[in-house]
Amino acid sequence: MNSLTEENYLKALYNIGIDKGEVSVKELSENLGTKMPTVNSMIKKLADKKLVHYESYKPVTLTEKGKKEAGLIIRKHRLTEMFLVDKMNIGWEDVHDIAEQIEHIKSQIFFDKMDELLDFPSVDPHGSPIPDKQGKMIWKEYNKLSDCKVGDTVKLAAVINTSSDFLKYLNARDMRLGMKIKIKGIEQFDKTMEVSVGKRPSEMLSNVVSERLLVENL
Amino acid sequence: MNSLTEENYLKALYNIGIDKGEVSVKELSENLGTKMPTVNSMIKKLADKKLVHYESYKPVTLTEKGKKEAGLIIRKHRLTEMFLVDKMNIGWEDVHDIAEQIEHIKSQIFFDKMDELLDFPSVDPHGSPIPDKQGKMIWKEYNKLSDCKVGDTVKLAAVINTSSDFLKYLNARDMRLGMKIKIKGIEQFDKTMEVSVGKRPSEMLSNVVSERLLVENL
DNA sequence: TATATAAGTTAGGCGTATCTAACAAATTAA
DNA sequence: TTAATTTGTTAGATACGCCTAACTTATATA
Repeated sequence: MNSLTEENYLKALYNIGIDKGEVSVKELSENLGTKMPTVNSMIKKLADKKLVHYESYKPVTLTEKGKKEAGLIIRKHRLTEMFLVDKMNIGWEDVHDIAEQIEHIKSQIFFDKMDELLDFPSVDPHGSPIPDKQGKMIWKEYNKLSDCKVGDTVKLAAVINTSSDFLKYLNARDMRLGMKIKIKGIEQFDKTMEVSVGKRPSEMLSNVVSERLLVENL
Repeated sequence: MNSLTEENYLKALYNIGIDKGEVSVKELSENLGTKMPTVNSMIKKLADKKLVHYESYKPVTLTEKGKKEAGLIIRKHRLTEMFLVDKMNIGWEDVHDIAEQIEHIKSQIFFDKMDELLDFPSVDPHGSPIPDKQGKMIWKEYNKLSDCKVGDTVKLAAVINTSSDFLKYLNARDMRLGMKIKIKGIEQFDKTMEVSVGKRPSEMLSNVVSERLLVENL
């Protein structure tokens, strides 16, 4: 069994390494808010447990075993987020911190019940995929809204960078997953987009925002 | 803020000392499964934090502050148990271990939502009172079934010693809180009771069982 | 390519929560 | 009331997860 700390390292390794596959000690250190020497020694411990591949002065990669365990923790995290939003009416901007704690609960039955009550969801409230019971996670083919062209009509599928502040920004503008977005114009200079969201006529989205929104083509 | 370990000590002190008011190092040690020297040093720490009254070689008592904090942890525990049973359909024999973990979650909103969704319950699934938001807990005037006389008709109000095995025993006999129990006879030798539960005609309950059942007079 | 900078590592220390072994006080029994 | 037993305490060690300071390797730059 892994400690709470080990679980957090695995999760961070999975999340940070999602694209490149490898993670530097520096990145991990910054992501966890833990100093490099601490991270260094923890990585050795994870390597002893065959959860990561590690060689001195090289970036770390998760082993298959590590990937699976990380995936299962993320599964519990996202299942929990979905439960908190759907079954407990907690705002999507508040669920991350709670799920961060509940994901470490040791109880098969608890998470199985959540899964069942939610009717086996495949995504969390922010549109991120929920890994399956084998810890396998598959991202659908989404595009950033910022990469879309004028005239495109898309559906808001997920949000990147699920900081509470960003989600509150979206709440204030009544923007939710599943909404249709029409791109009416793009200002070349700063990439501000003029869009029509749902049935509303027109509003402006800065590039900072449009880069954080993942959309699905319609 | 108290650590998870400190919270467990407070909770144990509250639960063990419920009648006598004071708790010996030995009792605490056995209850927590932690050796006496460890308990001894932890008590000193709690005393420094003004959570317990402590003098060498004397039993420990909770301060008002300690009582309140313990009460609030027990509140979270019991609210959680109720939520797990009522809203997640988890059996009452399984909820204790899960609640034991969830009670340490740091999130006001999470427990407030539970409370609200449960419509502000006053007892947990085992009939134990849920402390209020000030950590105050009041036990109703229940009697042990074993103290009742032949001819009494009572209602099953709570179970003492909520071990999973005992609860499974009750499940197997379809005995639930709220059921009416008529005492039809008591065998003097071993205090075995002949009772009628609900609409069922007659069954036997050993003293071991009847001592663990709290009832309310009708 | 030599050197300055960034990233990674080692050594040694700290606080928490735990333990065992040894000793002291309090309680019980002879 | 003395001795035996039980309970409580002190001392010293361990594992974990964290830190700073100092050093090493790798990378970037002049």
